Amino acid sequence: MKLLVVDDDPDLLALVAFALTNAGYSVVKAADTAEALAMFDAEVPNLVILDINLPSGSGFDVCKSIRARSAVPIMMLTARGDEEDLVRALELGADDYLTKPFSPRTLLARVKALLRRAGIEAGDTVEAGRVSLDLEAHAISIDGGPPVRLTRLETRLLQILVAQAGHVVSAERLLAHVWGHRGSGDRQLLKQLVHRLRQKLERDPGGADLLHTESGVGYRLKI
Amino acid sequence: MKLLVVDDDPDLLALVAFALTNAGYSVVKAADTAEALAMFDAEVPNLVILDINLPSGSGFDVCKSIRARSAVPIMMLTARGDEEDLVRALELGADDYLTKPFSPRTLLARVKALLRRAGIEAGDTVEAGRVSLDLEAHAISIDGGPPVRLTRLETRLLQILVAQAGHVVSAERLLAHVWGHRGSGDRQLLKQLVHRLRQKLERDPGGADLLHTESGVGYRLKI
DNA sequence: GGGCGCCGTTACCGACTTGTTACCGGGGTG
DNA sequence: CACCCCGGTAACAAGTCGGTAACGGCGCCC
Repeated sequence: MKLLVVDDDPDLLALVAFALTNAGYSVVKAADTAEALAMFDAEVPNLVILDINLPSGSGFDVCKSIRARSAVPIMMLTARGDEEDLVRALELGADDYLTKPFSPRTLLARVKALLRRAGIEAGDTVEAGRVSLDLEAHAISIDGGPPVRLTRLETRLLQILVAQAGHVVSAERLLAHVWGHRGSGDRQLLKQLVHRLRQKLERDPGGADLLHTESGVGYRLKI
Repeated sequence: MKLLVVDDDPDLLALVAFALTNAGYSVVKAADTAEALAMFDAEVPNLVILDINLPSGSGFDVCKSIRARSAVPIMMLTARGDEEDLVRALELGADDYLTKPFSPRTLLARVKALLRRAGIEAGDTVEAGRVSLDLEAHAISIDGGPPVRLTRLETRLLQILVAQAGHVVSAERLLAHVWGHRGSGDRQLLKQLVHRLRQKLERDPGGADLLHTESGVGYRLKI
């Protein structure tokens, strides 16, 4: 689990990095806008912690740039009183925020919650209802049956569906999670992927036993 | 998603309630300490918005009382400059705060963020009287009967009608909420939508059991 | 180099959704 | 009474959405 922390204050950066490292996360640091984007591309972190007040161009630009190319969870750090900035950040696609000063305990709790919500589990297998998904082996087993081999994309799709099992996941979110947000015309990609997945998983052809379509919304993994 | 708003200023209370209702939340109001606690127990809201300056005993007591019996997210409203009050509120277990004056946009963004952070996914189900509306699955169930699938627009229409169940909602508001724009020439859209909805929901043809027309005003969902 | 799996792309079909136009009927008003 | 506004109903057309099939490029491994 790799986290990118962006802050221009070296002390705070070190503190945050220390707390996260101690909790077992792998941490990448950046001190300004340019470095943040470079690091993001180079390291592809699972979550970004971003100070809203960066010297060289504000944190907004970083947030927007990252959001433009990925659906990775973003947590903003703000000073008390920056409420307007905060709203802008949330509307730009940030997922959560933390008001300085904060305790390491709070930080960790939020990071964990955010990762869980995004369906990014630390473990190598996720389970929900009838299915057990092995993220490492790229395999899924249904009702304790024999494991079925999955492709990379199929695994990514199921990862979020299993994490949100029983709840509808919007097509946009699936697209963002599996492909990383390209043009939104790629509904077809999702259609194909779901279709191929169904052929693998559903023995009853046609009957969408597991992968349920919520028309006009998205897909849902039946519990 | 049910929110409890507590404020002694009737204007501000109405404003906040209106903004939230329009965003699709179901809103319960209270004007003083006693009412707030009674409402909290009776309605069990998913989030509480609480003015720090209440006449009969301060908002602190309400905050503490609520915190003593529930982990529901609490957002405090404060006047600018009440820094100590703010700190006290946060120490008492409030989860976020908002400094007056604030824009509806800010309010909404913060409420959304707070709900998300609390892991309460926006759009579970809304209930009122005989109906239970599943915003996630785009379905409605009447008198505990089998769920009826809804289209996107139908869901949006019912969302606000259910949130305002028992009260008339003006045609303008419905138009604004469902389509969100344009001049008032689009009455026909609303007529059609209501008609299609009635055909789906009312087994008794003609008898407007659920969707009641308030002539010259708008529509009302019967409780 | 040839098979094979993965996956992006195009095409087509049927079903549903939604906007639009037209018509009907009632109630109030000049 | 004629008229008109309002709400309900019907029918149509365009657009969208989801499912399925088929093709072909690409990388990989024998």
